[in-house]
Amino acid sequence: MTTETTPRLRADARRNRDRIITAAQAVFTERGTEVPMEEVARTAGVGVGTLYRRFPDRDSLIRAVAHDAFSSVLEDTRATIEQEPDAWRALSQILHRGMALRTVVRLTVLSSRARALINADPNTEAVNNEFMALVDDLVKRAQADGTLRDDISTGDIAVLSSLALQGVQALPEELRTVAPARYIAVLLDGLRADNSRPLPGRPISAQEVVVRTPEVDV
Amino acid sequence: MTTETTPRLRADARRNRDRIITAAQAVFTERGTEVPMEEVARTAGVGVGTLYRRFPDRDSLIRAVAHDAFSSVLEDTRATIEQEPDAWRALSQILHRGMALRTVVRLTVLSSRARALINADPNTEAVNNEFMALVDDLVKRAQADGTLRDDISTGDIAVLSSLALQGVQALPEELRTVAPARYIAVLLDGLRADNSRPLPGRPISAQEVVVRTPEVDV
Amino acid sequence: MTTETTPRLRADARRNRDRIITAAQAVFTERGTEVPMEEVARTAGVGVGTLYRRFPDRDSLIRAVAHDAFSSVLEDTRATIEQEPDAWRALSQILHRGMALRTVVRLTVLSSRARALINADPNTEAVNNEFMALVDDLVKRAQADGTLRDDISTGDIAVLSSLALQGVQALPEELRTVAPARYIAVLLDGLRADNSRPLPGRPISAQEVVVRTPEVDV
Amino acid sequence: MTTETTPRLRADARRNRDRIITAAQAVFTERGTEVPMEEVARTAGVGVGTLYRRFPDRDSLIRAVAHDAFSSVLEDTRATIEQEPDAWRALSQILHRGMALRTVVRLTVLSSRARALINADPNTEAVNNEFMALVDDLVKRAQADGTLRDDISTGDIAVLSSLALQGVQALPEELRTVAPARYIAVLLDGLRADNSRPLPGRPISAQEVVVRTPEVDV
DNA sequence: TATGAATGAGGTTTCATTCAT
DNA sequence: GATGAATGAAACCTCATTCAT
Repeated sequence: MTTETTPRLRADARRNRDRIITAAQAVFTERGTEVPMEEVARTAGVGVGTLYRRFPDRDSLIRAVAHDAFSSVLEDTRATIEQEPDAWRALSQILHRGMALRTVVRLTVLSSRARALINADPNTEAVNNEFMALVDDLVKRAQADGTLRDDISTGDIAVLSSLALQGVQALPEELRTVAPARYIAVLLDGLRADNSRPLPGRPISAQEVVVRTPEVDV
Repeated sequence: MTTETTPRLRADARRNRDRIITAAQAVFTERGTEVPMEEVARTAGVGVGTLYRRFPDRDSLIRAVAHDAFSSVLEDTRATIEQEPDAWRALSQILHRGMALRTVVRLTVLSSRARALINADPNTEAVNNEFMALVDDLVKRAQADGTLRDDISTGDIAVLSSLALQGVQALPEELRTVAPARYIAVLLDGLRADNSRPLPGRPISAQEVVVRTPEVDV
Repeated sequence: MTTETTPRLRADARRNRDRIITAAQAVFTERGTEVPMEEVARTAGVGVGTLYRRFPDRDSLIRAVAHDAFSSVLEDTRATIEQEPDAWRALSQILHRGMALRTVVRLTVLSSRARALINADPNTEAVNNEFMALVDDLVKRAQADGTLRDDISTGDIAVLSSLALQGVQALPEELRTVAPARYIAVLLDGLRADNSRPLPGRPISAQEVVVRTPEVDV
Repeated sequence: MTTETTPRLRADARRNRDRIITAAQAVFTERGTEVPMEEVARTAGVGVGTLYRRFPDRDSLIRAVAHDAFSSVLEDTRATIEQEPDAWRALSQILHRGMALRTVVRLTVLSSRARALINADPNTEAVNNEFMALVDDLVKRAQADGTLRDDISTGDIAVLSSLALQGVQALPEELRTVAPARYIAVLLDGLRADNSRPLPGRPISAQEVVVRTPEVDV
């Protein structure tokens, strides 16, 4: 849990807030952003009343979960870049990294409600922009290195990796955890410069991957 | 619309039934399988009552839409295979083909409710099995030809192409229609035999891509 | 079926009308006056459309069934009185008589909707009044004979026999048909002059057994 | 209201629960078990939501009302037996007693839905069995005393008194409250040993008065 | 402050009645 | 005339949110 929230809270209140976010993250990732609030509360081990005292409505909870996940992804990414000078390898490591990115993906790809909220939330937007900027830089460096294909851009990679990382419930339990790594690997093979046939369409930049219209959840 | 339904329906009833399925397909693909039935009815231009007369509950409507889409995909696939002797090219064409496959994907990847229903419906299962068998055959032929990488199997391809074909609402309108072709192309590059790096995990067969546990919709 | 309905109908129309009344009588007696119209139609072997052409709404069907049953009861009663000079025995025979009386009872005791309609229908009212007058006469003669207790009147007997004749579904199938005769017998023993203790309340006349306020069905 | 429900409920919840049961009892007795839930809620002075929180569906409400009424009848019966050593007089008093027995009757005689639920509910069954056992004992004692006719059994008495106690809406308001006492009196006269004529059929035991087949409400 | 109860709006489904074939 | 399809009002039930304890 990345903790840069509102001012000062009594220790137990603080604890409740964290339990709720953790629970909501799990439940949202597992069952989508439309689960009954009662269920989030139950999972967190608190009453609905407490949930609503902390987060006045569903949207504000989604926002908090999103901000938390995005922040943690950003932190990870910074650390990776610092330690891995090779752009392709850094990119590859970031995509192969885990849980928080998965949550971000769930919220971004699968819930248009979450997307709309994220886009409207300056805090999270800022975090996301910084993350995208870092990836954008890697992308350009990798293309300059001749390791990443040229006819692709950061937005494409964001979307593609989101898709690959998406939980696939159609797979049997035991394969579900390995699958993302496997599909990221196929994707990376498809992204290599030395294996590429020309693509239809045009590169999609980081800025183009957003939502403009409020849509309804899947 | 693939039309092999129950005996004979009065002309007007038949017409309404078709309008409902078409509308439901569009609405489900656009907004998921949980949209208000009222909305499906409105989109089809009929009253709720009519909708319920034809499809006694949501599940039965989902089943009908699924069966219809699966059947149409199967038809397309047969035609393609007949006309294209090269396995890799046939596979590539099938994945680049369209709308019905997109619907199938939406229902299969995004709605666990739909998945559960499809798996429990012998009719649709049969159609799906035949489709999978055809693809499986192409996969093996392409691997024998040395065009498709060896460390992958039909189940993987089903999942990966499902992901690539999934509607991505995070993209701006104008790119949304091209994107799938673009991502299928990247995927195909990642699937080529030449220049591939070993994958983690193990190939996933066609039979493994199903649902076992009833789950909730996203 | 007592047939003194509207003027002239084509033979098949006439036949349909009769089938509907017969079916409705059975279904109303079995399952109450609130059964789906569709079910009445199905039982009669006609479409709902036909049902509605004959009887523009549920009320008009109830009215027709009621009139039919009342008429048939009246006929029976006349016949009995003509053949049995002893008042007590005539009364006893009438109460032990069957089916049509049972229907009347069902409609009268169990469905306040039917009751309201019957009371508002001059035709049926007339038939009912004539029937009640005949019974009233028997009651008075039996009391004059010293066979029927004095502290009771026609209204009481109507209600009591209605109750005893009411179908009792709580009984096992095989007993259901005998039960009414058995309970009418107990009732008659309770009504005998030579076995009576004074009753609370006061005699209820034939005229007092009606409905004034429209009420809802049980 | 007999109050032996689940653990401890918050005071306000407890209060509401009671109001709902009371209201439901009145409304069910007045208008049958199929009244709109909305109406039960309105009568109880709560929202539908509250009603559904307490009783997840109509059946569970019917069960609760039934259990409550049966329990209260049982209590009354025990008290009466304790204070009145003469079997005939005890029986007579029990039948002349009141309201709760009336509710039980309404549920038992008029609603096959209620009957089915009661029969499937071990709790209420137990209460009912104990009540029936007490009555059975009285019946046998009264027959041994020579006060109650011999060709009758507990089941018959249950059915007959149910019928007599049934609300008769066909009576004018002012008579409706006295009527049951009056009809129970006639019934008792019919049940006396002296002066009875042989009955058709055979005695029906307590065990035979149940429901086997699920049936539809009147 | 935390809790869980109460509320009522909104989605689902049934069925009386109307109307096209 | 007969049929069965279409309609929509009304009943059912769930859950987001508010509020008493």
